[in-house]
Amino acid sequence: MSPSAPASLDVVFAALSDPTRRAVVERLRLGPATMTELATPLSATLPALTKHLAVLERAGLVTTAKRGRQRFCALTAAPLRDAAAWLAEYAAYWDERLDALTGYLKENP
Amino acid sequence: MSPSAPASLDVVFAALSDPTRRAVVERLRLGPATMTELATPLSATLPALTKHLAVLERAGLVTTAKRGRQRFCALTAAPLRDAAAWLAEYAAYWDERLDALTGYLKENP
DNA sequence: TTGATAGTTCACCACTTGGTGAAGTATTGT
DNA sequence: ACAATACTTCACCAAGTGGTGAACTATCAA
Repeated sequence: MSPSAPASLDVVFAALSDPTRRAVVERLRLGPATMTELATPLSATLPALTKHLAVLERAGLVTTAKRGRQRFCALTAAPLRDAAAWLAEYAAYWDERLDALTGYLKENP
Repeated sequence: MSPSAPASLDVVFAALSDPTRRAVVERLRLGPATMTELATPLSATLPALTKHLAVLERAGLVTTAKRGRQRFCALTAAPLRDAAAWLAEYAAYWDERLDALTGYLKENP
């Protein structure tokens, strides 16, 4: 698996479905951080965080680089743009029809 | 669980992480559909689709109503807007910094 | 060199997922 | 009444998830 390979929506959405991982992403908006810098405020253990980072990296959302004994983590651009684009289509759609079902059922008795 | 309760990002993203369920959502953009109308083009079995619909309903993405022996399914608005909003923040952020990590590591040798 | 620090890897656990086929329920058409 | 239709529910399975503690590796600092 190449580090910044285009990840599918499957793994991107799956990665974002975990609150700890979303917290990691939110933390990384402030700038790159090491594993312990990420783990401490989340009161997550390092083994657990290692797994979460693997998921985020597989999804292409996060890049990491080892510097000495520290591992720096930072956000990546592309995959989330795809996910956002996918959602944006539906957000636009829903702005128009808020209650498609009851409307449909009224029109088709 | 109330039918259109505001669902957390957890369940929304988890619901969208499955390709079959995203296909269901895409199909429902064309308008409401029954279970078999959803199942057939996806070549999914009805038991499997029943489970997927349960996930989509728990996430608040889809509403269903039973009419006789048919079950009509349609999209719902709110939860995906939250997910889209969450992602939009990051999309905007990533437009600015495409390679935060290498930038950071260069500035902090 | 010795010891602390930073992180990884391992085996293991309970739990959830997505799928199946078979059986069951309820509505509808003849 | 009977049979087909439209689903649902059930028990089950294989695979994956998130978490743990303990052991291991690698770097850095004294």
